[in-house]
Amino acid sequence: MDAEPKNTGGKAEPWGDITPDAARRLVSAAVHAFAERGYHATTTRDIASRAGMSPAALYIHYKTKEELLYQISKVGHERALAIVERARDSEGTHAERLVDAVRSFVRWHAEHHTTARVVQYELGALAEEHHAEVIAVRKATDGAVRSIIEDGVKAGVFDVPDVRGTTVAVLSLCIDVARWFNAAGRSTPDEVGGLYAGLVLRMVGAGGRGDGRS
Amino acid sequence: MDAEPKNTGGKAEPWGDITPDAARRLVSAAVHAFAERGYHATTTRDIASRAGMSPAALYIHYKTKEELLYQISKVGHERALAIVERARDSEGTHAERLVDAVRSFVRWHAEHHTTARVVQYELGALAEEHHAEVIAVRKATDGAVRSIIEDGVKAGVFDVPDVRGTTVAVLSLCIDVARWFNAAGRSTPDEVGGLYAGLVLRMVGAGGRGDGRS
DNA sequence: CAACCCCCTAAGCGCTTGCTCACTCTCCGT
DNA sequence: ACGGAGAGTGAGCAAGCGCTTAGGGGGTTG
Repeated sequence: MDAEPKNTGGKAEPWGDITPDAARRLVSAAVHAFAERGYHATTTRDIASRAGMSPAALYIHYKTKEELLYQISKVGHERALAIVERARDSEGTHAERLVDAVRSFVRWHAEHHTTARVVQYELGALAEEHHAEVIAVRKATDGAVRSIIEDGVKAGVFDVPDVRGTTVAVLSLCIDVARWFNAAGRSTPDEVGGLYAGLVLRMVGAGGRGDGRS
Repeated sequence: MDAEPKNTGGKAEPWGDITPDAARRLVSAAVHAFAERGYHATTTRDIASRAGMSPAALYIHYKTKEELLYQISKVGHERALAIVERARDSEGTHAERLVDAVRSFVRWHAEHHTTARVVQYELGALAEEHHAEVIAVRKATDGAVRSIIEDGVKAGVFDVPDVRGTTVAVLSLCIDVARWFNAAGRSTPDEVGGLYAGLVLRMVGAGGRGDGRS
């Protein structure tokens, strides 16, 4: 499917480009453990054993447990930001750009809901410096979505009395997918993405039938 | 303000009716600690010291740290359920009932965002039996919101292609307020409630100007 | 073959955790 | 006056935590 060796957000785990192999296994193990139990309830022994090595081996590749979380959080946030920025900079009508942003953002959060759960809900456990860095990326994401909505309002296509508040709501709606989405559940990431794109269109006053088609 | 001694969701802390006094102080301390650091990162010593007593005193009133979380989670979930059930059973048009539900549900999550954060985001730390009990309350909440939407669709007032999915989205949107709301921030709980009520009206195809007024 | 580096492990250190125990204090009914 | 009950304490236990250290195998270099 993907001729490019670089993984940029497809269906596979978003850690394909981490080397060496042991480090990648550690990150992947940490993501699953953090997502299941939360950062503080996860032990370094658990991460190491999921990655198939001894507890001490973890510290060859990462200085601390927090650095593992930082790696996950940073890469995840950057990937999420890239998704909405691509939509913002794409061609098409204002509605199409917003639909694209929401649809792909939601799909990413559903497809990678384990990763996304850690990225979105465990950032409070980061060290202060790392936390600040991640918050900056989040602000950029918020700005990208806001500018899509703002542009639509200026063009008279969207009808939004409170741009800032609506942006928060849209992002909040999309992010929270990571919390409740279940791969074994009723809907696929594609379906949720489509549904949410339609709902958001309606939220900005450009909605049609509410099923994602204009 | 409130003549009734029983607190049913007003502005004060929702723990007014817990006795004895020390137990209430413990619950209140636990809520704040859990909300700040998360359940697993909070120590029983921290809770006890916030409540102004020795670590051992905690165990006079609660058998375990988990029981404290259970108490908070249970009461919180029941209160949230009561809010949407009251709206569902109230008189008024379908749109008014939905607006009432969203507005008061969101307002509660914003006003009590410390409590709500624990209630909504720490339930994974509950023991299996307690977890199941809480999940049942959540299902009831979901059912109440869905029935409001369903009734509106049947009456031809709402236009919702996917009732189940839209219900999830509406609840998700409201719940996530607890995550991002900041008491020192730009908007008051009332404002967020109004904004969100308007957004949800639009999501169900009954929206007007998108500012909470029909 | 030896020197080297990298990756890894077994053992364990120092510390914190949830929780317990023996005990004290205060209040209340008789 | 006094015994009992309930609320509280200081000290500390067993277990588990994040992380370190000393050392060992295996491959690539001279």
